[in-house]
Amino acid sequence: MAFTYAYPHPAVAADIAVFTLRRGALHVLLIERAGEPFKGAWALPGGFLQPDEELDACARRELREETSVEAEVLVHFGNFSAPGRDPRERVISVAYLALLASDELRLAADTDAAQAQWFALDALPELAFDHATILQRALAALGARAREVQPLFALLPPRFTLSQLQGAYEAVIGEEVEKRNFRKMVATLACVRETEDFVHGAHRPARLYEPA
Amino acid sequence: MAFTYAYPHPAVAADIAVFTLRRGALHVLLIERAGEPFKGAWALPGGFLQPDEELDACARRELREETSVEAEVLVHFGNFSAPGRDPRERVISVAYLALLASDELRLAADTDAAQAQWFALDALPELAFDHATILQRALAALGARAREVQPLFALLPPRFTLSQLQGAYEAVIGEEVEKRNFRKMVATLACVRETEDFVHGAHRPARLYEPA
DNA sequence: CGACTTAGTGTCGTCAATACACAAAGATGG
DNA sequence: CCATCTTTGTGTATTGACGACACTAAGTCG
Repeated sequence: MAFTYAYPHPAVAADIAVFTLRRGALHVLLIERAGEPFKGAWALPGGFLQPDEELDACARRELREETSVEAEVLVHFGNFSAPGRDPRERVISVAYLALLASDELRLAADTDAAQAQWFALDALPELAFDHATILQRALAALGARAREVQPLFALLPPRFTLSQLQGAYEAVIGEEVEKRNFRKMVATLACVRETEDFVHGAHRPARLYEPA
Repeated sequence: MAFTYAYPHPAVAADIAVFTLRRGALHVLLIERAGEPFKGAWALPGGFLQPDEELDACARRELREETSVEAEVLVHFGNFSAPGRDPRERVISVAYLALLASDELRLAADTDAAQAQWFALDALPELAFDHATILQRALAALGARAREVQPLFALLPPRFTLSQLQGAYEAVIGEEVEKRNFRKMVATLACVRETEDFVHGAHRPARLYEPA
């Protein structure tokens, strides 16, 4: 016998915690389950790995299929393998984290995405499976990564004001920072380039920046 | 039909990169493959997930079975899912990193471990599967984590001198640091407690410390 | 055109990180 | 036993990041 691994194989799935910024607060994208188990409950988007598909590609595909969201950055932050976490059969879940600019949320407009919805982190519904745990871990991973400012660009439009960048930073790390200090930090990191354009709102126009 | 996932399931395995310190240099533990494929080649210890077994437990068990090494710390650092990475069938590999005190290497003495051997990182043999890639990623993950001194304790005996701790630190991050500065850093972190004992070598005795 | 609101800037104190040099303790060998 | 060698062990000065703090600039709205 060429291969001695006699045990049954588990199913392998990717689950994705997609975060965006709405009105300055982090929101997570959930889908309403159409079938059993946990029918009608909310869950992280995700699904099963296909033959000859890489895990990263699976996460990207499932996210697109279930929510019509195209993720730029997709980072793996952990596996979930507790026996019984899926009542149907053994499922190993490979968990990913993604960030999305608020602008790109055309969920309601998209037919496939009727069941997808953004939830503020302080107004979460009951989650299916062990997705509450996965979400907790996703937030921890996000906070750890946020000290580097680069990932935050994914939460913002291509060009943004420093106030927007600071808002994203504060939302992710969960505390406020002093404006002058934040700008000093950004200057030190040299991760943005100033443009010649300004955005005109209700008050003094703000200069637009772009990733360096 | 209660369950609509019609695709074949992949096999799931854990692979472990165990590092230790020998003569001041990092070494990795490899096993010689007894069967096809890659028979006779060296590989990271690892093996397939069993029913109702958590991934962490699988890594710990496989490591024990194949090398008789008991790992204290076992950290997940990535998944490897390229189709074709195992010629037999689709295998998703969940990769772990472990550190081991040099004292505990009783490999030769153990019957099961006849095929296990430590290799210096600059004298590696050809590795089976994509284990060279996995090892590269393990080293990167190790370097990233080493800034915190805590994990290094696993590389050292229960009580150690500051020179030993500094040696471990240097081996892991791959560069030398200044003695006074290193000691200042350790003092700031307050992660060790001094003992009343000294180790007597060929020269001035060095005070022993233990994790705080 | 006055009031309001947001954008944008500089200083100082503190603290961590870097560079650097010499004294203390014990072992060894003549 | 004394000189030499090797490793342990310590203090200071400088630099750059981080945190607190207050005002001016520019445009909108009424």
